[in-house]
Amino acid sequence: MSTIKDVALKAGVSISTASYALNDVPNVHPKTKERILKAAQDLNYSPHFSARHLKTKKTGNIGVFIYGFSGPVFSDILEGIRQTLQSFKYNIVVSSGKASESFIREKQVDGAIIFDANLRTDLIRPIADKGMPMIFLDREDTGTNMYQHTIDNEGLVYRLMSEIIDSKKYQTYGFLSGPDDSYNAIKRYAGFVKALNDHGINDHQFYQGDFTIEGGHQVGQTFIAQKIKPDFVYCANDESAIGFSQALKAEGYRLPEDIAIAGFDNFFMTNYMNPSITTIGIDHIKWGQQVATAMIDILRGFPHDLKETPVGKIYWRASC
Amino acid sequence: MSTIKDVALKAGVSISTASYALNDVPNVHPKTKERILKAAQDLNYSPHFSARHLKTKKTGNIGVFIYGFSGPVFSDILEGIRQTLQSFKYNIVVSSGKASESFIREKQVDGAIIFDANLRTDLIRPIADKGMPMIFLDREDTGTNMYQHTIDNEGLVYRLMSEIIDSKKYQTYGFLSGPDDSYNAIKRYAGFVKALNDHGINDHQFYQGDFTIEGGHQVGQTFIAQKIKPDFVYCANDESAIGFSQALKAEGYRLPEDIAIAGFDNFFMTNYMNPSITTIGIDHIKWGQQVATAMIDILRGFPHDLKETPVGKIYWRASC
DNA sequence: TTGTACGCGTTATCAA
DNA sequence: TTGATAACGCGTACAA
Repeated sequence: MSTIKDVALKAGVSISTASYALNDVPNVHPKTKERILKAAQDLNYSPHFSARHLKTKKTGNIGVFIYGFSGPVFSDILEGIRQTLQSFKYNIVVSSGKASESFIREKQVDGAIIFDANLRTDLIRPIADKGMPMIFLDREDTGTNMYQHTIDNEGLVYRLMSEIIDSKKYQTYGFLSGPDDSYNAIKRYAGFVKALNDHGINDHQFYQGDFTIEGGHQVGQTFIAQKIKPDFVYCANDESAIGFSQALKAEGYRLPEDIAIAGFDNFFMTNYMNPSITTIGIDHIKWGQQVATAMIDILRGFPHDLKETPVGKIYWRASC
Repeated sequence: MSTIKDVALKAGVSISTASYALNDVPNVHPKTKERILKAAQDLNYSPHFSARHLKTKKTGNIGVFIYGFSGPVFSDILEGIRQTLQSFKYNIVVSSGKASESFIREKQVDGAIIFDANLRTDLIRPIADKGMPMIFLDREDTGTNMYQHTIDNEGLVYRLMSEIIDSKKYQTYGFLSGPDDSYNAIKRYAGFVKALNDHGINDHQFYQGDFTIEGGHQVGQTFIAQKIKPDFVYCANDESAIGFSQALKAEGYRLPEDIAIAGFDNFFMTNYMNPSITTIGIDHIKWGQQVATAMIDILRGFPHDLKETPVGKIYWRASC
């Protein structure tokens, strides 16, 4: 591959002059600059990332580290992040699993956006201390260069449950959770419990799911065998709700007459299901854009309080 | 951040000895090595990616470049790639949009897996020529260090359509396509047309979709107004099929009695729809694993013919 | 077994 | 306006 040396040679100038021209430093004679750019073009020159990084300490990359590539939520958040980063000439790097820690430790990214409970705060804190800004979407840990940008899980579920309870349509309540180390699952459960308590309901059922359709389906199947069957079950995400409802329907239960449900995410399929499923929607693309904007502000040294988070909305549908 | 220099200093050895120890070069006294590793540990040392890359010409990263983060297909392929790369100590880098070309041009990755028609072959060919292996999942371009690993779109659709036609249940046929520059859409259409021709059917309707639910929905709505309505429409992917069928059902059409359909991808929702949708399934996780394995073999200089591609399967359901 | 010295490709400092 | 040179952090040939 051609280097700046080749470009300089071909243009008949020194390496430093070539560098000036290529980086738009103003003190280069237009004629010279033109010659250099032409040479670069001819040689199909691109600066070597690592060499530049070694010198400038800047990568132009922002990493997004997630716990898995599946799910409608991540796709939209990623798309929002991508759009904003691209408009500011930053590159988006998405990774998952063990690779994520490498990227952070080896400083292949200027900043990290983290939505992966497996990426433990204590392991990456030293890197944040040394100057890499990190925005967490899934926890509230604080520290130098550590920021949070979370949605109001608790408040939104509280609002939905309060309206449900006020409607007095149901007697007993259940909660179908996600993985027990999931920030979203924990917060949504907190909102659920608080709503029940505030309305004088002291009892509820708890079901362990895993945020997947299959997991919801399994819970639905064991649900049938249990003696206490709530007539309203709040599912901590839509995929669980879909699996859960399918299992019940397969056993002849009618929704919402026998059992009513609601979910979280406004996954588009909730609108197409029968019955359509009541859910809480966040504009994930916008969330991604906000997070990316915050990261860019931080990297440029602008103040950013990260207070502006996406507003959620309840979508009342046929399932309750 | 601490460098190898700090480690050497702390351990009381020279930089090179520290480097030997950290890279498991055998000629270091065990006692010395121990001291060095301890120092590295204490200082929370990690080698600087770019410095190492500059020297070794290896990044340990493999890039996957896709045209968007949405869709069930990509998530599974990515997960498969991730699993395999991780087990071979490679890092997965996923990117999209303009950033993708940067990663390739600046050589931030050792190899590229490409599923993005926007990433034009002629722009990246020079980098392949210079030694970066590229595996295309969405085209058949050839050249130095360029490989293909595609699924049998054409053959699978041909098989499905042949069985449909042989069943003699339908009189007229339509094809709901994806974006017209999509490799998958083109190949699937070719299989569709060939099956019709081989069975003496010379006429069919063509509808332009975009592989999204919304796109399928729109086609469904305009479909209603047209005078020629095929009684079987093959949809080039499941998301189109879902949108299309929802639009028809909303207008009172019965599936499959009035209009029968089938799709491609075995997107899990096809099984939950009413009616459930006949489709063609590829094991996308396995596909990802095979692609990643091929890439690793290529990078290690092992022969790999990339002939082993995932086998597809037809899932006959209620929609036709 | 350990240390010295060099170069990877780039940018930045300084002098011309 | 341009050029020589040092430095970024690392790995390694070679010398000791």
